[in-house]
Formats: sequence, structure tokens, C-alpha cells
Amino acid sequence: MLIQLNFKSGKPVYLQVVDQIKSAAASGVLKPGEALPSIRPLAEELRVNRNTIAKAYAELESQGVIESRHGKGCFLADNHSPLKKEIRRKMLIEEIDQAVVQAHNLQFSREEFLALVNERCDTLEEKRNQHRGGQS
Amino acid sequence: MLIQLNFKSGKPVYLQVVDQIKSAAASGVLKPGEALPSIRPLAEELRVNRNTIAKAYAELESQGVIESRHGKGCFLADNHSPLKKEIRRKMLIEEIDQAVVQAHNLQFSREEFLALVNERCDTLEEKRNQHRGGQS
DNA sequence: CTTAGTGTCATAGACACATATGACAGTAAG
DNA sequence: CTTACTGTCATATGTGTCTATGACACTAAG
Repeated sequence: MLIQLNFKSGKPVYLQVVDQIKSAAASGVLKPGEALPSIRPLAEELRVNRNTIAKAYAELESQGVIESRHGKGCFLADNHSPLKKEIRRKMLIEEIDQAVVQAHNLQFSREEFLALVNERCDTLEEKRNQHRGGQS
Repeated sequence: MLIQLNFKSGKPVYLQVVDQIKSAAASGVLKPGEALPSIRPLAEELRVNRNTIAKAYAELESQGVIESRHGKGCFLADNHSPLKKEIRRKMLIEEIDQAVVQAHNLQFSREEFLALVNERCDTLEEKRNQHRGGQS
């Protein structure tokens, strides 16, 4: 479980932690029931205040991604709270739009853009498979 | 010149404006010496405070991307040569990857994702055409 | 029991972001 | 000149982020 922070992006640290743990959960790097790094050690490793990590974990729990047990630790939930399709669709559209706008700003043609999207789907899929295989 | 804001990302609005104008400048969509949207109309269009846009433009000027002339407007600086394809490709890949990961996290199949990407390309293209038509 | 590790709660302060609003100065067209 | 646009500066307010710190409760191991 590796978390990489970018202090220059302007994106809040606790949200970066939330997103990366959600990605790790969805991609299989973290398995259901598995323990997450404890708040204080993780805060020390990332060199942020323990409240920042606690806030990230609280957010993750409110989203149903993890479960925290007092005195024991935080664990990945068994099933990621299934959001309704329409909600998930809107969340995804936000990300897609940013990529489409970026493609337009950088003067990529639609065909080039779609080809690149396909390529990245392949690349990231391979990455996930490597992670699954390396966990045995 | 289309700017797309994401208010839920956690990334400061003024930085989103900075990044997107820098992309447009780097790719050649904005040409050296060309006028940028005025602060107040752009703020109104994006539905943010004029100070937010002013802050973005001030940041761009401090980075040498644009020049602002009191009473006239803001203009793209002269020395901004278009970036090479490989650089632009990497910038685009960063955005694409975020969308691909999000699609996976939200449990969209590859086919659903690609269909949605196509849909958004259409939608945003129409939006741009409407903007161009409304400008004449 | 004690000890150490865990999550949780509360308080306070510093700073950044975004807002609302007013005012001033430069530019251009009438 | 006036008018309308432009960028700029200043002030104030509310919210969010991050930090620092102390305290408490739960769990497990000794």
C-alpha cells in the first residue's frame, strides 16, 4: 500500500488519500477485510498531521469504503457501497470531460484522442493484472 | 477558448483556470498576442467571483504566460512556442488515466466507458459550436 | 493489573480559497 | 467632455484545510 502525495497540485491532502485508497480498493491492491495502515504511522510516513489522515479515513468510512474498529484499526469493507448508476455516471462524466477538454486544448483530433484512450485502457488493465498476480 | 470547471474535485478554481489557459497557450489554440477573455465577463460565464479570475490571471502573468495591460485587457505573451507532440501527449495521458481509473473504480465496463467518452465528445463539441455561433 | 497500540473527540490557531463589495485608474469610442 | 469597458487595489466575511496538542475509550499482549 503505497500512497504518493502531490503538495503542488492544490488538491487537499486528505482527498488525495481518499482517492488513492479507493483506487487501490477497486483495483485489487487492497482486498476486502484487509487492514489499512494505522492513522498515526501513516501520518508520520507521509509527514502530515494525524488529523489529516483521520479525516481521510472518516470520509472513506462515510462512503462505505472502509470500516474502522475502535482499538483495532481500519479495514477495507467487504462490498463497496454500490452507488446508483445515474450517480456513478455523473461522477465519471466529470473526469471524462476534463480529458476531452484537455485533448481539445492540446489540439488532438478526436481519432487521436480515442486511440489514446484505448491505449491507456490496455496499459492500466495490464497494470492491474500485475498487481493481482504479485499479491500471492 | 473553452474552460471547464469541476467544483467537486477539490482543486482550487483559480488553478483550474491557470492550467487550462496554459494548456491552450502551449498547444497553440491561443496565439501569441491574442486577447484573453476579460476578467468580469469570464467570471460571470463561469459563475465565479471576479477576484477568482483576477487571481488566476495574476498567477499567469507572474509565470510569464500572459501580459495584462491596464484598461485594455490581458494578452498571451509572445514567447510561448507550441510544445512538442510528445510533451502534449504526456499531459493528455495524465487526464485520460484519471478518467480510466475512475471508470474502473465506479465499475463501468470498458464498453460502457468508451461509449460515454464518445458521447461526451459529441456533447462538448456541440457546446463549442454553440459558443462560436453566439460570438459572431 | 500495566503497557502499548488503536480509533475518536475536542480545542485552538494559521493560512488559503472564494465570496461580496466598493473604489480607483487607464483606454477607447461617442 | 461622458460613457463604457478594461485591470487593479483594498476591505471584510465565511468556509475549508492543515497543524498542534491534549484527552479519552477500546483492544490485545505481557
